[in-house]
Amino acid sequence: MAAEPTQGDSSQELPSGIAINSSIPPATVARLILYARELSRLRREGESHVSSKLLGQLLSVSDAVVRRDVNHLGSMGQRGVGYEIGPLIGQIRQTMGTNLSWKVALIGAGSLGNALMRYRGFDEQGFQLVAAFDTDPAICSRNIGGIPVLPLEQLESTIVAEAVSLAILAVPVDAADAVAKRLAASGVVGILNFAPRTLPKFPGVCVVNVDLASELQQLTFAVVSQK
Amino acid sequence: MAAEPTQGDSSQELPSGIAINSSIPPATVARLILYARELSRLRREGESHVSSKLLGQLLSVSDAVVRRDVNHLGSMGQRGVGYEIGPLIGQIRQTMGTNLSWKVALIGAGSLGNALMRYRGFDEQGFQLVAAFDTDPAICSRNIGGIPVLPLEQLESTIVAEAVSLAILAVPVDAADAVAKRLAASGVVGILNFAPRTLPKFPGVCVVNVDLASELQQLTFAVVSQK
DNA sequence: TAGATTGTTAATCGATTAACAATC
DNA sequence: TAGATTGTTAATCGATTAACAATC
Repeated sequence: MAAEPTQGDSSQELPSGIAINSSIPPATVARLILYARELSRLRREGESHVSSKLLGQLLSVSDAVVRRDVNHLGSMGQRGVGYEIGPLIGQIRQTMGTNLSWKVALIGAGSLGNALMRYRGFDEQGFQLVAAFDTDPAICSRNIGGIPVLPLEQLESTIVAEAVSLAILAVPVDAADAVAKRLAASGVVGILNFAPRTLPKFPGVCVVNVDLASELQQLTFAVVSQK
Repeated sequence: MAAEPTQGDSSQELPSGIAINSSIPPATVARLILYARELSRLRREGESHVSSKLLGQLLSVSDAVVRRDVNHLGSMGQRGVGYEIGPLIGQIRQTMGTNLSWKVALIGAGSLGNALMRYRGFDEQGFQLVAAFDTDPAICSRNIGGIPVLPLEQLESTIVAEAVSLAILAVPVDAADAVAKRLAASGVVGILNFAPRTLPKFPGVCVVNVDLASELQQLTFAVVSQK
């Protein structure tokens, strides 16, 4: 078993007495992540406070939704003033688990895998891409974007040795199930799945799907239905 | 103005008298797209019919949800028998607009853009990637995955000349707003946005966002909250 | 104090679930 | 006919909106 993400302070304890985690609605979770993104930008631009009204405008949601969402983190605002940006970001990160240091493996170093290895956004959010894996010997034992590409045979041993907890699955659709099974068996607790296919369920393993073709179809529906 | 997707029959007429489009819930739209994916697979495997129960199991939703979703397309099933796969796929595609032929431009031929150019999934769903654009002269006037990479200056003229209606935005975050504006002005009606940033709104232009770092954060939340 | 903005309530809206009559 | 499965209803659950008292 590998898995647990690590940090300076113990990962399961709650540093402050703030009401926590217990079932935040999925819609709220999705928005909180976007709030954090926008708040970081505001902070970079030198802002120290933000109101629910402004934050809502930046993301096209109502101010009431922002307040309600933020309240799931505990009471963070000051009436008449708004929210202090720094602590708010911190509280969102803690709730989302992004204050922890997650080690990530990438499976499949094809064109999509390649792009993901070079993608800076993961690093910026504190994710550590420690290794990539592929079946093609021609691309193994090379470094791409600073990340070593290893033969798929070394999947299990590397995950355990490096204490990898998350995996990005970017293999051809027909290989997805088998690889997911191996990941689950190795102790990975989360899979970001780019294969256009519903993976079987493994106990203790969360899956988030990203299907690029589906997204484009969502777009065409939005277009044809708007008129 | 470029834009309108084309097909044999006129795109706005409704070939059959089936109840149509008028406001299908977003949650249903997302699932219908996945149903179509799964149905195509079943058809490839030689199946001709499917029940709401089976389709639901394949996607981890209840049979009642499947029936309700499918009913938004009109009455497609036969009691005691189930749904005929072929017509059901056809009806979903028509409702989603994926029976039309959409021309797509890709803006940004960096690592992500590169991967998207090589990605086969778009083609398989009937999307036609006609050109990519980049500011870097070093990668322009080359073909990547069979798609010409052109200098960004030719964006507007190409969109109009080729009647491109959709765009995939894979440029650095700081360039996103400006490029989106040019896309909207050129008559593009939909943008699939990979830049981690909320784009300004342009009338008549739909946007679907894909933020890879956000997806990974969704995953960490799922992991930390499941225990 | 006066203006601004939160936290929270009650009302509305939308989506899911369970159940079952209709019917192939 | 008997078994299976749809289409649809009513009940429940969840999310959003509007409003406003609390309070900085």
